[in-house]
Amino acid sequence: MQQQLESVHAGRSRSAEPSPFFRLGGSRLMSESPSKTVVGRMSRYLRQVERAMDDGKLTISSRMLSHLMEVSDSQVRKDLGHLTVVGHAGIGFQCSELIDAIKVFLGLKAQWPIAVVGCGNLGQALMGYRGLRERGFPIAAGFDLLPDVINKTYAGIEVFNFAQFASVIAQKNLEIAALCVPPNVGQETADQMVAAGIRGILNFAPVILHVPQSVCVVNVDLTIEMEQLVFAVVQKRDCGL
Amino acid sequence: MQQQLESVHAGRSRSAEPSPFFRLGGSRLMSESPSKTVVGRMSRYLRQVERAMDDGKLTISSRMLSHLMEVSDSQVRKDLGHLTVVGHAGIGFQCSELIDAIKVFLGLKAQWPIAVVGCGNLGQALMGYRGLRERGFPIAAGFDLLPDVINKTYAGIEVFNFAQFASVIAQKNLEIAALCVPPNVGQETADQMVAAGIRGILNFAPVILHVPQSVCVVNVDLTIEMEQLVFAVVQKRDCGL
DNA sequence: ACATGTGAAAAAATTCACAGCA
DNA sequence: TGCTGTGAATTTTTTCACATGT
Repeated sequence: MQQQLESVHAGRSRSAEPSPFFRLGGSRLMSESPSKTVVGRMSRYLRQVERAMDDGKLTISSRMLSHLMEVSDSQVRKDLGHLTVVGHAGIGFQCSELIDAIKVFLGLKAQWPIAVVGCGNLGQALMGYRGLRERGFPIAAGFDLLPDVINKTYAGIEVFNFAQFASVIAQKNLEIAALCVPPNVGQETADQMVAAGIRGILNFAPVILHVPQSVCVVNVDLTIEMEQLVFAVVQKRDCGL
Repeated sequence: MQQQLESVHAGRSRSAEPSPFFRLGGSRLMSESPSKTVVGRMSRYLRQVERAMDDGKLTISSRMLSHLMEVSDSQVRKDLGHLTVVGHAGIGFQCSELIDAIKVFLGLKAQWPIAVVGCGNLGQALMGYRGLRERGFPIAAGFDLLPDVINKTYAGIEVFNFAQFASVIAQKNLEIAALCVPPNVGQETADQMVAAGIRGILNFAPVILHVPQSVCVVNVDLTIEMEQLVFAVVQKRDCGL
């Protein structure tokens, strides 16, 4: 829901400059790079299309997708415009093609094995969660500092000493990791992970991580989600619902 | 990450109307109701201000907050304009006042005990997660259908037969719940929860729930977050970083 | 000097509306 | 008729710029 970003602020902007003279004729693909909101919806489209396909559908239209989710049909078409598929007028999109294109878009044609750093409650729950493996994110290794979890296995996943982090991820070729350590050691742990070559961190520790530009962070914080929920509940109550 | 919403669209806007002559009168509070993005940032401000206070700071400025997070200082000021506090020119905001105002805004002055429905891997992890209790969301009860978990306790939390859901939440006065059941029974379980009077659902099941307008849903899906991360990683790699 | 609060400008995201195709 | 793809309009969100206050 947020990421490392530069902080440049170097005066970009200016320019009423209408940009290049010729915007080109019927540009095939949508030039502008997709925003985070688009990427977020893309994942959800993927699930819906997969589900539709499981239900036996061979094609799906933007209208159908918009009914399955909370977006307008024109939004769906705009979003899918970032993909390499084309829809068929009067028909819609071929489910299989669409799934494939979204996977390509998101970078999901390959498996992304992950490391779990911190094997307490949450780390263990992640290791036991089938959903990750099923969607192409098998957990390849756990790491911890406590002797009583090191060398154990959870759901068949081995827990290594965090001291071996660099060598294990190099050997297993891991690029992304879930950070599940207590907040007070979040930053320093992240630093070590980055030094070891990790490229992406799913951060469950309730701290804002500072990482180099080359590393991506996605934060997951349950208590924030809970607070969003509470706000929505209270607001509805206030509206008399 | 999404919610039931109205569809009103009652035409506000219009008005190139340069508005009244005298803008003065310094309207105290910001009229328009806060959008979801604002609410999301509010939770994060809360954490930062709490942290600053723990670090001994008595006041905090929009500039300081903007450095701690990924927002501009004017954004911070606009956001905090939704609150009932006023900042002090030249100084900033009183941390304690600000924390209080954000809590009022978000509805966090009271505790929000929650029910956990589905006590498998994830449900158990939630019950064992201290962070929720610490932020005012103690887990008051678990529910499941399987005899081998019913009547057990996890981290001191009792697991009831889901058949008793309505009576237990009425007795314990629970309004919100975390839904941690397998996707195939997600909707039907939600239906029963709604019928029992639940007002908000933190949905961990990877399905889109259909609920009445009066009920709020916030979805949490780890695999979607993972996909966002992968996209970001691939994109950075493509940019040569 | 440092900050807030806020109109007005700019940018981004979303929706509209319709041409064009099967 | 049913649907895509896309400019243009609209709405929402963010940033700018500055008057005001301490």
